[in-house]
Amino acid sequence: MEGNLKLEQVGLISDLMQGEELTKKLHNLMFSSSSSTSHETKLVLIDKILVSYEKALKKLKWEANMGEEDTKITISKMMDSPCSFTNESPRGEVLDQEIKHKNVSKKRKTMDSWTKQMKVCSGTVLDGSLGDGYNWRKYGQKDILGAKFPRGYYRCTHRHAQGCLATKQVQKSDEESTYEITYKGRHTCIQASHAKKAFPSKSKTCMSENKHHNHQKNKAQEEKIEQPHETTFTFGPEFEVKIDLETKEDIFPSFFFSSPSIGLETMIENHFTETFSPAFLSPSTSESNIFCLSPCNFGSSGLGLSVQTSESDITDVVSATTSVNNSPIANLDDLDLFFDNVDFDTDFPINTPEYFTL
DNA sequence: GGTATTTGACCTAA
DNA sequence: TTAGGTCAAATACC
Repeated sequence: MEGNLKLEQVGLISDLMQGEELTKKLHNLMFSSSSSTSHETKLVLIDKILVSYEKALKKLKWEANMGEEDTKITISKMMDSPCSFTNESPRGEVLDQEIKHKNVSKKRKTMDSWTKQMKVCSGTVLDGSLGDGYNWRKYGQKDILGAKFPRGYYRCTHRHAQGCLATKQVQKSDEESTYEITYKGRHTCIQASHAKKAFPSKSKTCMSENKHHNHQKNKAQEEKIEQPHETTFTFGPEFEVKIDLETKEDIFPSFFFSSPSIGLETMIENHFTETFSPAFLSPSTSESNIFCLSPCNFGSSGLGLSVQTSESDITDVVSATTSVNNSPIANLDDLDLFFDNVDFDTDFPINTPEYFTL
């Protein structure tokens, strides 16, 4: 048994080292002066990297099922991480049980939580209700040791009415335009306004703006994940995928489009990490990790990426994601709202900042 | 008057 | 013991 474990560990290290090596190769290709390297070559390298990590993760998963109890818990957290590259169901029942166990633990650090960082345009303020379509009530604020700004504590407005235990913490980072938002727990409430807030129409936006007298609440926001511990895959000069390696519950890798004119990053962030998360994408469901936007789906036309995302493509992915979701509000009605607001056949609203105005 | 926010006190995990 | 998280009374806002 122990011998087998060591063999597995050797293989694991080998796979990880291979992944590292391939990543270095890719990095060199990306930044070498030679422009002869084809896009396909880079994609092949990326595929190899993903395969290496997938193999490593499978081995970890095997160890998790065979190992000691503590090991299982540790691994279950790892498998719950978005850094899982596997497209298959990444966790078995045992691991799910471990996660449930984790969630009921009274220990703070084992709470079901996931973090995202948001970069906000100048003047934008994230209050309790803005940003993710849920209604939040602030219940506390605390000065955090070493942090320049206090941390705000929010809980779901429907905590008492519907017993929703979702909370979030908003920490403004030292870098003034960045907020780190940590979600804890999942929404069990039904928020009628959720989808519309997540995809506000312009008229809705205006109504919202009129409602809030505080000028700070009336500004557009732009999101950008800047995870502190992340793997970044760069698919050319304008396209990066950043995957948080530390935050155990973050749902999706972030897709970065460096072109300043493109708001697609915001689009994806808003629509896939906010509309469908955190409640829709239950972090404890294995399929949450399935969501993969292959770079191939973003048909590249030179430097200018055109979004080839078809409704059917996304429907397939999202339906797979939500079909096993435990969240009571994970229903296709929200997806309908999503698609109602996105015209995939005509202009993708990447150049309409108002679309993202909250 | 109802609802949301602020803030000091209290609780508890580490 | 301490820092992070929550409670709840006071206050503000609509």
